[in-house]
Amino acid sequence: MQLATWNVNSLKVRLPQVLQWLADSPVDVLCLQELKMDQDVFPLADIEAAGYRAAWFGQKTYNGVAILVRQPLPLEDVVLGIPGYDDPQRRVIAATVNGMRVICGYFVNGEAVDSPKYPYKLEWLGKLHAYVADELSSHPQLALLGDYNIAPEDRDVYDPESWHEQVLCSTPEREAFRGLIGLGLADSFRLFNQEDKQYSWWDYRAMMFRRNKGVRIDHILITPALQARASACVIDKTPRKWERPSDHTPVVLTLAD
Amino acid sequence: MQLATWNVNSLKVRLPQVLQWLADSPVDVLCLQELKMDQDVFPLADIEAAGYRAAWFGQKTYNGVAILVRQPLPLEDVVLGIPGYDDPQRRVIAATVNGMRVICGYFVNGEAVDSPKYPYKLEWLGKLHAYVADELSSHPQLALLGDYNIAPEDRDVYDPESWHEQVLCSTPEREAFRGLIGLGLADSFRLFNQEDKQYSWWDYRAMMFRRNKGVRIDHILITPALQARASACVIDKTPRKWERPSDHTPVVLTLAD
DNA sequence: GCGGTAGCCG
DNA sequence: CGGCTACCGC
Repeated sequence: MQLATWNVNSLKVRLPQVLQWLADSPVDVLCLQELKMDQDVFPLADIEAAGYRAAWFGQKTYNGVAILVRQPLPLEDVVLGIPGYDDPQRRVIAATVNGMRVICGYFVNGEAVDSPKYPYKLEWLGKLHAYVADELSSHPQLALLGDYNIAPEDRDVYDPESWHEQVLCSTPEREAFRGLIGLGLADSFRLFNQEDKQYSWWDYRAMMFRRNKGVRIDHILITPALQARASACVIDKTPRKWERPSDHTPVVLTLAD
Repeated sequence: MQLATWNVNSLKVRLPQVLQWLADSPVDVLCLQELKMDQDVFPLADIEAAGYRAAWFGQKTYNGVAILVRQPLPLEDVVLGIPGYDDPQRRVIAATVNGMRVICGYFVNGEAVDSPKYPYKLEWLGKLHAYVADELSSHPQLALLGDYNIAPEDRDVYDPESWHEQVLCSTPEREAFRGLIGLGLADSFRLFNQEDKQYSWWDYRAMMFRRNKGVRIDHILITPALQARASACVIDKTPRKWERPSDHTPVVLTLAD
């Protein structure tokens, strides 16, 4: 079984690429971020025609997340947003697939450590932590997938010096990431790969992809029960090479069964 | 020898189509309108690589005109704009090709008869008339090609009732067109074709091209000396059928020699 | 509809 | 750089 996460930066623009990628890589669960589309224009018919069910939490212009599951897998207990957190930004969706709780998140970017958006990011990370902790109490099999907008370690960025204490790399953000690890979750990519220069996002500008100057900010965190089943986690750079790509590329986790 | 006019609605977007069309239809002179690009970004290298010389009068966003001539024909005595008329809109360019004066014009649209742009259109038509009259005194071989934004007669529009006295068809505009004819010029298309439903522009909206609901507003007017050499004038609808077309299609005049 | 513009954003 | 929001023009 395979689970994946992909920030598509507009599902309207990227739908053909999502369908192509699913045809090439028929993962069982695909979490999408930055749909940038309203709830009522989600392209459900195309996704169903490709053999997937979907649950989504849409928002025009910004944010928006979705979970796609391959037929005939069930998609149950869908929850939109973080319960009890009245956030106008639609960044979280959760669902259960064959007893596994899947949480898809588009974490706050924060812009810069001195931006008003940065304290919102830290607040949001606190709310997410509490939500995940709560979900763990009832779901030993849980995966938290998404665009975390956090590079966990210096080896996850192309130039640690220039990124030092910048947004995505600041100590409070990394502590929030470690806090999720502290709940018993593991960064599944690092279970199988200790190399540096492994990125999931490259700025569109200045040929950053061609020069492989990126950051690893898209992650799949999994509970011990899933760690026991995990056999691989890879970053698939192929879609980033296509014409008119998203600035992110998919991360794919393989589980036994 | 062949002369053509084509409103390309952005040369940046349409350059591949212009080059394709010139490869398929290697006319000797091609007048372009609505370049919508600044003087210094004109794609001269691509046009020269296709075997053409060019003179152009560029403007960003709006207007902009060019004359392309096939090598090794000379492109001489280039004049930008209407001399003595200080118009910030770049709508006219003239050049001499083998003794033939070629004037390329992107006539004012006017928007609507009750628009402030309409009196500007009539003023502009007066300035152009005087300019052409002046050029005629020294150039017995003269062609005035371009997007006239005037449908000369009711048979040149798809629904004369709905177009009655609307912009493109109003009496003052048609009188201005007749005024040019009064200088001795002939509408070369009508020298060879008396049919109706012959259009050169179709609105992008409402499938107007598929339904052939257009207007004939792109013209090639020629002096008696050129009328004597003219053997055909046709509207080439092919480029309007291509992907991402201009809303106009080329008009092509064939002259003896 | 489909060109263009500008500013906002990551 | 390439999404988005808007607007303008034909």
